Amino acid sequence: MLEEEVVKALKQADVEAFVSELEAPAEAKYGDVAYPCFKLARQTGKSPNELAKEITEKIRIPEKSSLASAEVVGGYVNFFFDWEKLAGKVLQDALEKHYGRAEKIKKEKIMVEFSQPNPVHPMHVGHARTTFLGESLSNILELQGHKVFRTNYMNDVGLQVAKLVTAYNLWGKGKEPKGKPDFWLWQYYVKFHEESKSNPELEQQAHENLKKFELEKDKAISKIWKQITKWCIQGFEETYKKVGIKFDEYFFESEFRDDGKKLVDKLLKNNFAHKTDDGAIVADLEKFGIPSTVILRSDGTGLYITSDLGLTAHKFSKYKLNKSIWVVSSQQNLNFKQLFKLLELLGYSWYKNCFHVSFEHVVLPEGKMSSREGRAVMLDEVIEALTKSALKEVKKRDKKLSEEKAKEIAEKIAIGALKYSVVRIEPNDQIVFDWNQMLSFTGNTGPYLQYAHTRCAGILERSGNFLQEFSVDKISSEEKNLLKQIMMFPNVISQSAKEMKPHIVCNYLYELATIFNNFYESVPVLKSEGSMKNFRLTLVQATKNVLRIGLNLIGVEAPDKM
RNA sequence: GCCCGCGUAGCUCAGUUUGGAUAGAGCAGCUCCCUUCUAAGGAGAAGGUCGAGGGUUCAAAUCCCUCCGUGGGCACCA
Repeated sequence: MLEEEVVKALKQADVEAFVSELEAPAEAKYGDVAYPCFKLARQTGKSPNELAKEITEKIRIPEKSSLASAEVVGGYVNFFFDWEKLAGKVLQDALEKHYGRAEKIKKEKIMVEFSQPNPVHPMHVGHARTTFLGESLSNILELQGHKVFRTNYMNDVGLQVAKLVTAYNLWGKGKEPKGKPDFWLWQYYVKFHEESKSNPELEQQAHENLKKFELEKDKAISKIWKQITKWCIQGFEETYKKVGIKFDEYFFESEFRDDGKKLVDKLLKNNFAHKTDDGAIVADLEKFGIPSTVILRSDGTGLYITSDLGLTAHKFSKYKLNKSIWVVSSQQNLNFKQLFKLLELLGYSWYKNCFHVSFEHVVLPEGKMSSREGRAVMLDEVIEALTKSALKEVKKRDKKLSEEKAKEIAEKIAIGALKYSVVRIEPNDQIVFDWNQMLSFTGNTGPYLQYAHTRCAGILERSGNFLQEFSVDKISSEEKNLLKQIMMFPNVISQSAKEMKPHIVCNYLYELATIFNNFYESVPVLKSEGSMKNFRLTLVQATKNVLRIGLNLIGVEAPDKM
């Protein structure tokens, strides 16, 4: 909106400019919006600086405009906003409960599938990435005004479950989990891989069990199978509860395999796939520039992609989705390409509304994690260490706090630190898990943002009731910087939603917190007086609201005290 | 071999889609600031051949080409 005013002002100075050509100046002192004259200089043969001067001289800022002035620096025409005039509108907006909601977009039904832990071992820090990224993306889309379905998908029929079932039958039959069930079952999973090194028959047994379960629908195997996955999911739910994550729906692969097989048949009938000599069915994708892939095993059992065909069709028909998003690691980039191509070949027009949000792995300093070899840092373990460490810090700061209250705050800090540390990284970057960094509560961390929020809360608590004030005669640079950052929030949200990259919100919030801390250090609020005081209090309120909304977007709670 | 991601300060990362002003943070180390709205904070100094080499451009971390390093994928794992 302000950019449009700049474009208008330029037009009156005989310059045809577009909003997209405008830039944010490198430093605040240069102004609020810049128009670089280099391109035009080239066209007209003038020097950029000369041209910038000419343009600036011609510019007449209208009386009621939100622009204050224009200045020349080098080859730039720098515009300054009239912040005294703008402040009111910015503050009004920022105090809204759902500040950041997109106004002019089509509201869609969007399904976000994320987390998808294998029900054979506990979630490790690698799962944290899909889980927190998915949650955050969901929150962002929801804030924008979309209807979001958060779903989790359990691969409860794969070979890996067959392996666990085989192991349980051999070494744990009849036993019930002791402690957290996903951890308890993990031992059997690890043992299976250990033993199968010297005993290749185990692999065969697992395949046999898979056939019994999937094709023969063997009752005895099914019972154990279901029990085991149920136990594992119970373990997951405990973890989800700790990190405050809820799903609208769980999908189970076992329920979509048969649907998928029907679609495999259809692909075969329509000559998009062929049967090999040994009976496997292969989708022919080479002519589309994609490697071909097996979509049904020669023994008749399905694969991951088989079920996903069925499930995706189900998603779109049952929920009438406009979009379906999968938050899954980059390891499966090719598989999603293949899946989406197959859906296209099946004639589903919605195939173009399928999006794979890919991210790189979390690795340990010593290399890749391996759950089957028992070498992984588990999510519960990290949460526990963080909570313990946070509790120590909380108690150090406020010795009068009750144990219960201290624990409550420590948990918020721990989860905040965890989620922020994961979500803030650009998804295409690999994350190297580092305990020291994970346990840090200073600098660019979740607690830093939470702390800025508590500072706001502290001021407002001490101030008591006050009259909101939206205008002020003279604004300081610290106040201006804050307003400017607050004003950008909706743009940041829509960019983050458009690119499906929650880390953009993290970066924004870190900047907001830094700018606020700056304001906090140099602008007295409670010690100021009259309307100035009320204006600053209103500004603090607005900042607090944006921090709260933003933190919640990444699944982090904003405490008033810490 | 082919396809995809990544390579920016000692370490961990923003910035690259849409080329612009002296390349930004945090951590670690150094110097300061708590009788002041909570120091989980702030100020300052130091730290960079933006993997390498070419090219395009008035202007390249950003675009193009080649190469190197690294992680992942490439038919019955998921």
